Amino acid sequence: MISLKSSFLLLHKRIGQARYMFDEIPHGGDLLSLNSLLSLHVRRNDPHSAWDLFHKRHHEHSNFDSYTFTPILKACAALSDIKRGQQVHGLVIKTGIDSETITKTAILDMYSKCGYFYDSLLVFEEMKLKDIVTWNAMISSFLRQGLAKEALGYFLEMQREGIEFNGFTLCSVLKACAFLSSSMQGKQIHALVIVIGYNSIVFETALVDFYSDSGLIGEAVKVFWNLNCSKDDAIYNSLISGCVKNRKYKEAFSILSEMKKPNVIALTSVLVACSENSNLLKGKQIHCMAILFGFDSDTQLSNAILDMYAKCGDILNARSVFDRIAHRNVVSWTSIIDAYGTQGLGDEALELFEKMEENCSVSPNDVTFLSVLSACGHSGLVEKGRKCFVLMKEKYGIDPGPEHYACYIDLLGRASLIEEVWSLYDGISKNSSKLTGAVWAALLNACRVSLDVVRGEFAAKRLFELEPEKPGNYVLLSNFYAAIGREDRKEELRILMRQKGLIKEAGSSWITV
DNA sequence: GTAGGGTTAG
Repeated sequence: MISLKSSFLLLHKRIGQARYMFDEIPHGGDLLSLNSLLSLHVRRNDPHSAWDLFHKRHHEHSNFDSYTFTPILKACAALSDIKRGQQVHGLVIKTGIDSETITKTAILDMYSKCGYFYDSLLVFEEMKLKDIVTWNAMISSFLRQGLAKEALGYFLEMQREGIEFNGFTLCSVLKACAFLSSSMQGKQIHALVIVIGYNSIVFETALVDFYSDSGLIGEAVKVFWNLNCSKDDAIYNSLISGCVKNRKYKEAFSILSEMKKPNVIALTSVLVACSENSNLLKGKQIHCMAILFGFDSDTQLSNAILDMYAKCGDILNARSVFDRIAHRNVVSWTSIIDAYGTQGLGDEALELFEKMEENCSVSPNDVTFLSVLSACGHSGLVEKGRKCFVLMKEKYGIDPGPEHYACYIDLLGRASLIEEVWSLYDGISKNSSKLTGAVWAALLNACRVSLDVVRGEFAAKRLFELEPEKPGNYVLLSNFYAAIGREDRKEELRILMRQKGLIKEAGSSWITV
């Protein structure tokens, strides 16, 4: 009777109803129906319900099998909840079924998706029977960790072990190629797939991504138009995002207009195009579309709309979008703080930062502090900037990166606090990884403001050792020479720039009036 | 159990 009921549950994919009936079954139903319902929740992208159900049954001392563990591990991965994931891992060991390849692969994948790369590798290394899915999951784990070289190494290793690769593997390999800028290898994968006649929309999307990320947008477009199956949202989105990344804004808009119905992701991507060339009119049109299609409750899209208004200088609309976001995340807060900061409205930026701190559900991150520091710099709020720099380390445990130092040096430099600048330098000079071009540039600029000739020349020397070809640095140095009255040096620099072909063309703007 | 599409700085 019960199993008949559980089959019925499976046939009926109406979760609410299924759950209701499940609760009515004496003793909570059998294992088969529990497992089915767990899978159903996970497939429906509802990991919370999956966990609630699992948790309830765990308290009732139910027995589980591998068909319980695989979906619940997937739910933990989706929630990125390592605590729950570890709990399940422990239970798997306790239950004594952890010898199975499928369950262990699910554990590996859970660790990876929760950001515990090393644990995923540990699980992998301890597995005796690895199949193609195990290898694929491990290769993905390397990529998630940014270890593209290792991902390719394991790809070769799996072939040495006699495991055939499949489409999943090739998608990961393409990602690794893009990451390593090895477009030759990626093209070889493309050729290989044409030869073996593998046809998959997911792989084609990975190809579009690969070509876009390799700067070969023309190839990405070719893949898109040569597709011999029907196009889905993801491949449209991938090409739109690729066009924007490659600054092909017109093309991005034209692909968007090809879509029967836009989606949140497509609109988010295309808004970046509006921000980057300050196309307020187009940006407003996209904002209208977002409202029209009922996407305006999406936080990520709203953040992009907010930022578009900010980048186009329309701070009032940026603020009104911010005020309407129901679930603001760290990006929402950072974007609005930055919007005020770049407009020179430092007090407003700081006021919002304080509000953010009062709002306990969202914590500032490293980017937030960059925006706050830069806002202080733009408005000459030295004391507030000092406080923030300390706050970042002491309250939030964020170790200042080179970008933060550059920003902070810039803030102090603008205020002519040159000795404070150099004592900050003394503090970080032991750690050469913190002395990036941006830091030397900020030091040089501070010396220009304070006419610190000797140390300025020292900073310039270091800057040009690190970044000899960056045109902006020549402008910086030229301004330094002008400030200290060395017009002769300035002229030498102009000649050098011309020799190097670094003279910029006359200023042009994409700004739409 | 493994693969594809989005937002903040510089």
